[in-house]
Amino acid sequence: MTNQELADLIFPNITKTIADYELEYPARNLPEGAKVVRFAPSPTGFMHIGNMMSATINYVLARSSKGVFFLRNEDTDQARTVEGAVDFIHHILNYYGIMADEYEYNGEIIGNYGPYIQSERMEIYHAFIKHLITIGRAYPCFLTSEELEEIREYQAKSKKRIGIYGRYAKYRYTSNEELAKKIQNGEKYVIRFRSEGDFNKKFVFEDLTQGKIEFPENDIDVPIMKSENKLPTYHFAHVVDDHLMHTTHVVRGNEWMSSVPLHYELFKAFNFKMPKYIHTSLILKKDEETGAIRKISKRKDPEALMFYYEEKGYPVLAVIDAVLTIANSNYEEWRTNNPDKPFYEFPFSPKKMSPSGALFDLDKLNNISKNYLSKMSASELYENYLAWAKKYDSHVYELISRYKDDTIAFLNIEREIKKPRKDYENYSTIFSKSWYMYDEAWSKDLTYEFAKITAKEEILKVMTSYLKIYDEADSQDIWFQKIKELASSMNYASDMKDYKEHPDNYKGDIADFTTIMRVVLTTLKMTPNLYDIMQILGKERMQKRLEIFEESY
RNA sequence: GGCUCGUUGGUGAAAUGGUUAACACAUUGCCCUCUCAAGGCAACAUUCAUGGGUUCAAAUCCCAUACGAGUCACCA
Repeated sequence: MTNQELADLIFPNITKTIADYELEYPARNLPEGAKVVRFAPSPTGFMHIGNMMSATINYVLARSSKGVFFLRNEDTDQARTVEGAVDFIHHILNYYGIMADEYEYNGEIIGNYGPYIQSERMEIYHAFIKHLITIGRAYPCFLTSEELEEIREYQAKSKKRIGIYGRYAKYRYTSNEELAKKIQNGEKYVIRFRSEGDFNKKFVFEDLTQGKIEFPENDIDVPIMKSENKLPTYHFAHVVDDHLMHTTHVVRGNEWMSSVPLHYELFKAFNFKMPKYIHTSLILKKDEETGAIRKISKRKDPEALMFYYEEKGYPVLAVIDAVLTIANSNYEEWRTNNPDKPFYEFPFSPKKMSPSGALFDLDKLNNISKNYLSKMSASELYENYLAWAKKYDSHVYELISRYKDDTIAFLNIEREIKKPRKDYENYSTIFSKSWYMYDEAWSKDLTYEFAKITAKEEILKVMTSYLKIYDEADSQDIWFQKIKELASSMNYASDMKDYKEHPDNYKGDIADFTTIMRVVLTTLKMTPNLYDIMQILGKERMQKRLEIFEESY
């Protein structure tokens, strides 16, 4: 029985050949140096920060080279597929502005190299597997999971390399007739690749990030098609898809590094050109309990999942910057030198990517984010804050919609200056630093953070005297001049030098005096500029807050 | 255990054989100041996991050791 006959027995309905597919997927017509890249997640979990890094790098690579970025859904593991994962991927790519040029979503295919969902490419894979069987580079294998387990145990016990290779690959030596008989009997089988590699021989592989690496050749007969659903395994689908879709650069996690010898042999078996590889380093995390360095975990680390940044309200570009800073440490320098350029113009260099994993630093993200938020205009910040609140905090949304002008005015305090305030690292922290501006947020159980002066009587005296002279029309200079005068008249030092020399002559200094006003008006001893706050509140509400103080303190 | 990679400060890191080991974040101190934020100025690795070697010269090259990571599925 010939290989061809065996192949026909296994795939009787596959009539297209590899050559047919080569014609269907012609070379892409792109300018010199254009990179064709892909983001190829499997929908078995929600997109995490590592995926995000990979997607962003792909996007940058494609944009900066005038190439193509496509999205491929690797859903060959149907048992582990998670509901909603695909939607979330599309949402995140759109949200961060790194959407692919070619993709397939909701039944619609954008691009000429699809389908972009692997489960829809079954016939293609089968044609390629059929070819491999025909040329003697693949065969059906009937090893049961019990037998596999036995082999593994034996190998482990006798300290041999684990895997189906050499004499352990029982069915690679079985005649086609016998194989055919088993198939006709309805026995379960996988298709395995027939490796011709020699573990004792080395080959040198050049990874764009990791550099030259020497590997032993692959000699394992890996499964390329599963028995149950007849779908290909990752390794096989990678070779077929990235060949037909003309991928030039594969960006993938470092965990794939050790599969390179296999992929190398697979590409060789078809005589296909291997794409270039950029194996990105892992994102690690220091475990807070044990102090150990480990791979960032979706379960333990909320910041691992991309939900986190959106819920917290980090600006999109801040997250992108943080991710690219991990990817290429010179990104930061480039960013400071090119503050207005879009991130995708950054000349990403795989070589500059650290080969070892990096700890994801939330402090750094916070810093980047604070800078972004401080550079927005008050109304721009307000719009973003509002959009965030609409989705994640209905209480805040209600308040800031109702008090739009006050909110913008508050956000504008010390903003339109050369070095604006950097109060907020994300939208979700704004309210905790501005709640006191909203009358509705003043509950019955207020905590007044008075400092030096705590006597109610004195506080009332100060406030009533002050409200008598307060004039909304005053400029900040006049406003402060008046405060100083009043303070002096009530025996608070307006001259700090004199206060330092003779502290006992005074009830307190000017700071103690303004603290009284600040705390009565906001309950807090630390707030942005008091003049601006008073301007926003207006005299009437100031009066009201004094009454609240009188009742509740 | 096999294979592969890595190890520079609290964090991300630069430096690719040659003066005091960049820079950013974080931290701390001082200054400014109505508080805070911001800003300004400082401080923070006598040393690049450890040991040996090559060299006039090593964080940089070589070897060994230790530690860490990834991988070894009909998961991707």
